[in-house]
Amino acid sequence: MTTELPLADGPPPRERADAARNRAKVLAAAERLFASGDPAAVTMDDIARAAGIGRGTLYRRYPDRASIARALLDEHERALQERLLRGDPPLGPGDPAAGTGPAPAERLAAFYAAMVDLLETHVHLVLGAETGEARYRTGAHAFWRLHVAHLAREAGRPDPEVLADQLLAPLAPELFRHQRERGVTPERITAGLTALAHGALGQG
Amino acid sequence: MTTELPLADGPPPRERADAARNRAKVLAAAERLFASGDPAAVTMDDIARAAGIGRGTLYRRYPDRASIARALLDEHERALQERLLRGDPPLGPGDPAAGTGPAPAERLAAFYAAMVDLLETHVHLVLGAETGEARYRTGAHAFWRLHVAHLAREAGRPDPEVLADQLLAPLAPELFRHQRERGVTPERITAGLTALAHGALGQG
DNA sequence: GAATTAAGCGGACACGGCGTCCACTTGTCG
DNA sequence: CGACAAGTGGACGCCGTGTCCGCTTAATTC
Repeated sequence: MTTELPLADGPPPRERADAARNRAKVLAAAERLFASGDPAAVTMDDIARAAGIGRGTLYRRYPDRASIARALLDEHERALQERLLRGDPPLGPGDPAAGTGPAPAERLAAFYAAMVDLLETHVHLVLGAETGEARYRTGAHAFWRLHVAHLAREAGRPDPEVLADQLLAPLAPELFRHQRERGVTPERITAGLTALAHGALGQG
Repeated sequence: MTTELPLADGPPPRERADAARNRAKVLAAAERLFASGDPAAVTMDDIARAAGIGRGTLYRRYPDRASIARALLDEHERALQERLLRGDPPLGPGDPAAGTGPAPAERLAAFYAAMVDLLETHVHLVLGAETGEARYRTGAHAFWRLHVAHLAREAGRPDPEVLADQLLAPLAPELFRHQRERGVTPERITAGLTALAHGALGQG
């Protein structure tokens, strides 16, 4: 076997103009398709046709539908992660030195509210990305779990990791979509989750 | 249009012997296939071949994989439903006249424990049946939701229906399977759910 | 601005699962 | 034993997936 890693990898090879153009077309078309109708029913053919490119070209960059949805979703999720780490209380941790941060239950409730906002705007993308068990293997989910487990530990709960998984479950995109379709408003969902947050992590 | 419902439907037409034999073969083969490996990966072809019958025969009785899994799962779910309605406390309601039934939080915890038992034995069937959003449209789920909403109402919680959906979410079969694969024991899962039950419906 | 090169492109192809259809077989009943 | 309906099973068409390979075109060099 010949080792192929001398002299580092050099500068990242620039993306060609036509490739960039096609990438943009794909993302725009996919966003549109996911938003209208059942995201799980969108096929790679659909996206290629809507973007006006060939199947081969589409597969060159994106191996499957989920990777396209993730590309569209990533920036939104990153923004929320940033606010969790460094944003204002009660979403963020508050002043670390003063020791006067918000209670864990408050922070969990704020996180719930932010996630409901995100779902309300982008459920179709979350459903277009990993669904079912695969969802638990994404980087984003690992982050949410870490965050909630941290809050549970702060609240003195035993086995924070297991509790974190269970507290994240009500945010499943399939449940959210089902509730919204049954006419439940985001406000009622958030209210229920707020109660849950205080019940689970409050000093009850 | 000719109305076709005079004189009731008469006696239910007996099932032919060969049909009954094939049904049994199908159920046995499906049970085996679901148990070994990924239930979602089992195809109708697989089942027909394992049962030693033709595709057409299989489709005659079962329109899809989910209906087969449900046929296998139904009796177990019915048994639990029966215990919820008329079993001993804390799973059942206790003596209705005496007014000394178990607290809602206790009953929810008992329900959680029973569901974990059921999942531990039959996750593969639940995953073989409806998964994702379709799960929320099953009769079984409607029953669980009714039960939990009833408990939430007894506990004086606002918007019991919404809270019920959220309290059922941690029982999602995909989550259960994922936790078990990560090495989490049923005991830890039940413990976390018990804490959740008391937090959400206890007199916090 | 022509020549060179490799990245990008896209249609054709094979594969596999789904669901249906229909000619044949077999159990059941008179 | 004969008639008939219920049951059977394999072949067929459809659709989505993912790959492969000859052609096109953007970028680079002189």
